[in-house]
Amino acid sequence: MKILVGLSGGVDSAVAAYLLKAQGHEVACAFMRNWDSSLNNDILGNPNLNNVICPQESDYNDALITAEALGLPLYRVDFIKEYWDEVFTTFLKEYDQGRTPNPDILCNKYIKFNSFINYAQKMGYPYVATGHYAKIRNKDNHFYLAKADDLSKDQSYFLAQIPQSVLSHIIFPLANITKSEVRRIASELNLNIAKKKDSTGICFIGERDFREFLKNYLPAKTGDIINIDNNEVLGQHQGVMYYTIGQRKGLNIGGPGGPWFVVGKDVKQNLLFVAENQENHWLYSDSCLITDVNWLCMLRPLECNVKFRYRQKDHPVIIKYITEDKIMLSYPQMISSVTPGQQAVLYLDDVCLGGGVIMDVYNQGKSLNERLEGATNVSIRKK
RNA sequence: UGGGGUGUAGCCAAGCGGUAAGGCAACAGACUUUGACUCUGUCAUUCCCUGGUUCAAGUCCAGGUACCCCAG
Repeated sequence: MKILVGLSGGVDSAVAAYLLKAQGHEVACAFMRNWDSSLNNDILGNPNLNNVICPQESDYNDALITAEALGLPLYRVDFIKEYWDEVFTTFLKEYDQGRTPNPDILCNKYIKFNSFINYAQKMGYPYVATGHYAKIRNKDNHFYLAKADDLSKDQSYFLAQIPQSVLSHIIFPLANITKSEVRRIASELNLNIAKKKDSTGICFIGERDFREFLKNYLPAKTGDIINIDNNEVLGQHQGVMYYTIGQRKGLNIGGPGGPWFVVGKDVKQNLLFVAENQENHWLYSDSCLITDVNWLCMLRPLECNVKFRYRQKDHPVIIKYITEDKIMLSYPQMISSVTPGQQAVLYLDDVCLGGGVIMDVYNQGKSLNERLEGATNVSIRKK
């Protein structure tokens, strides 16, 4: 088979490419460039501004060395404009509205498993492969997305929004092996990136002081931090969009009591609501509305498991179908910090059914905003 | 001005004559292809100041000083 492998300059995609070649496929590699710090005005909090070589280019060099070591051709393709238009614009719009988007899920949906697949087909490669830890299962010519064997690295969560139609064109060579085996293979091949640290942070942008990064695009706007239990002002925030539900760090609320966690925000009034201690009822919900559901198979169960964030354990939920792409999930056991803007991904055993955006969260029938408004109707007290 | 109380880290706060607990915050590291959570580590040679008693003082004594409360 002719396969184009997305080579990132990391170990995972390198070993993925090697495995496919070893299996006798006709393999070529492509390096995607999706972020340009200077083009995208990425200045504040950018640790690499003064570096001679930016991390994207250094990854490209690693990809070059890897491709050469494996004896594979390497293409280079830019999706900088696509990334900005389809991923980053929505990302910023969501933050601006006080929500917490998941850019990497959008990146997979629009870039890696759309633009990149189109590119591959144009180049004459009907199949693409990546170093994702996930599995494509073919049952009677129906293709399913499933969790990787290495559950501790499983990345199916990030793939829940990819078009169902592309599943039959994807190969995940790391589906059945563990991270440590990947590292072992890389060192046996003497690949220079065998010990390279796993990349974290927003894909293509990297690990950053997140608030400083956002300040490049969403200017700071200070306002009150309010204790939702008594409407007392506890401090000042730098802009509600810089914080997310369940966040503890960066609030700068010292003194008695605590720790404090973000439980909600009022974008219009520029208020950040916090509550004391992790068990606080304000953090919990018992149901949520999911929109933009992307289905990856025909299964529509009434109960399944859900992850509300990457690496979270599976939570059993009950599904109520509203429309084809809108569902209500309920979980009477209560779950903490289900965050609007993030992705809910549905699983039945290890099969990923699909996922959608958390639109709103509820507790005993009341939405988070209704609850917050009820609690803050009384006037806010200055300390 | 009289009477009472309190001054220990950025913030709360233990300590009661034997060599400065703990929490919050902050910072650093680990974990992690989002944002987070979590975990681990660091953070007062010094207790408002000055004297004194004592082998030994944050702790006792004297004076000063700052803040708080009640009187006026």
